[in-house]
Amino acid sequence: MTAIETAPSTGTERAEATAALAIGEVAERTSTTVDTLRYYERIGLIEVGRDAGGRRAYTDHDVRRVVFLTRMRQSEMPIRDLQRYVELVNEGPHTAPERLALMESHREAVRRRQTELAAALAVIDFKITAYGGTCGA
Amino acid sequence: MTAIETAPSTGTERAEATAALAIGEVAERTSTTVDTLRYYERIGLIEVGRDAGGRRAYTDHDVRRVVFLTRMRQSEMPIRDLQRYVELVNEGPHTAPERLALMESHREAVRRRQTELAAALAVIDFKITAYGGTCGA
DNA sequence: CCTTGACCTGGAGCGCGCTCCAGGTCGTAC
DNA sequence: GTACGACCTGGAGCGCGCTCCAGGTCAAGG
Repeated sequence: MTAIETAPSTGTERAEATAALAIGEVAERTSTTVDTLRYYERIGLIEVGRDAGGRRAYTDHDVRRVVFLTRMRQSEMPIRDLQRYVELVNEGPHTAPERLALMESHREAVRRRQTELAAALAVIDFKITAYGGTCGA
Repeated sequence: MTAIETAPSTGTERAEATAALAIGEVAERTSTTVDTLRYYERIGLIEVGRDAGGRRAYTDHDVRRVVFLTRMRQSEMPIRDLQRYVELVNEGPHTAPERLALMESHREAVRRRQTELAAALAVIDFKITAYGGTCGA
């Protein structure tokens, strides 16, 4: 139960597009859960086609989007922003500037986060090395 | 309304211990909110003394703990763990090993987080530089 | 004396991002 | 034929970490 045929494979498509994947497969490969994947679809972060039996069939493209989404989530981009971003993508190429702006602003957020983490790490390291315990400085 | 006198200041304490602070002051200095500070107290992350009027009077020591707490929160240490940590501190010096372990494990978590962020940042940078948009790779 | 504003308490409410559930359909394996 | 496991839908529930609210006290300023 690995791959699903979405469309009748003629056998000789150009540059084998690797058969579509079932939701379970995608969840496993992207370290998410089927629940999360269905949730992302529900809230419009991705649209996935169905096979003959009505089951989700993730194309390569879909999987790449899932990977993108999970990366953005891992870096704490709010789902709202991701929805906005996807909306812009759907609206066409003329929204590229706004998308770019969104990404740039997210980049800044990530950098700030990194700085915070570095600061916290310093405190943690101090606690660990100069170990007297307690919660003060 | 800046500083509060907690105990009758004899005028010549040793090495001026800086007067206790009101909750609003602490919130401002630590970039938190009074609500959060009260919440932390409620859930046992800190115990703060009161002045004659029944108001919280944060000592230097208390403020340092608040700083510590906020740093740990910024680095995503779960409140549960922070509660455990404080509990260990209260139990005395013999719990130092467990505290150390807690901190070490948190350090690892932070490092993992940093790695994730770096990976996400790479994706973001790619999106920004090679800008064609879309949500796939 | 009265107003104002910072503080107090106990408890309810909320936004986020999932996560779980009930009840049902498929399709292969025995 | 039937049992199983992976999938489907719509909707409810949940854990976290605050955040807000009502109703009240208190101290200083005009």
